[in-house]
Amino acid sequence: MVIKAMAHPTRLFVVDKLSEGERSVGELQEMIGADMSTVSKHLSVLRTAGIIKDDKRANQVFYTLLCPCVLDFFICVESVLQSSATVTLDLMDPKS
Amino acid sequence: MVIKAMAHPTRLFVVDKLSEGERSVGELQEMIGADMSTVSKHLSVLRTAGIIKDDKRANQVFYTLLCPCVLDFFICVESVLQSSATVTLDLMDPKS
DNA sequence: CAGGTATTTGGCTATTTTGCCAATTACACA
DNA sequence: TGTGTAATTGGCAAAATAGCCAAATACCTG
Repeated sequence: MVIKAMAHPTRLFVVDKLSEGERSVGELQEMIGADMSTVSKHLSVLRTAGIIKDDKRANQVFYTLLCPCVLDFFICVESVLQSSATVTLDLMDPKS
Repeated sequence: MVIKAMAHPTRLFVVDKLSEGERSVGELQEMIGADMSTVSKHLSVLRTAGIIKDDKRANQVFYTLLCPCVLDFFICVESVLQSSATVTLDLMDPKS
């Protein structure tokens, strides 16, 4: 399930990073700060969901975002957040 | 977290249903087939995330989708699935 | 082939999420 | 006010998820 695969802060971070270009597991691990095995497992979830793909070169593995579409996805999520913020505001409005 | 709120089959189903128009908890419960309390808790997750809103009328509670934007969201997810399907196809292609 | 670096996998515990039941709340209407 | 229907909440057990360590694998390089 694509949505479920994205439903974790670390994986969301990875997708965001990969939208800038490919990264090795080591690079991602350094940015995330978790254990390498943990990062690897998150990457595996995204890979299985078909969101990213791996490319083994030399003794490293580079990951790339498969569909730039997920960027629209983020824009969409942003707007969901904005509309809910608006709703919250309305709820706090004494006039409503 | 909006994405996490959607990351469950039942909640995805609810969002999809509500995109057709408002529904009472009872109607949703009947379609889903789970315990009323289970459905109510899923609705609560979506409501807290700001994705849906409740409207109490008479002795029923009706839910509506707050932002039609989630429809774009689904279109996006669809295309993610399609691109991964394409990738799978490529992988199976003896020429590649 | 041996050693070294990069990554994945297995196994385990801790945490989170889910779903049911029972109890409670909310509301209409007799 | 009392009863019935609709929905939410509390509580608990089962299932899924996350993260760490250790072990295995992959692959380059001497």
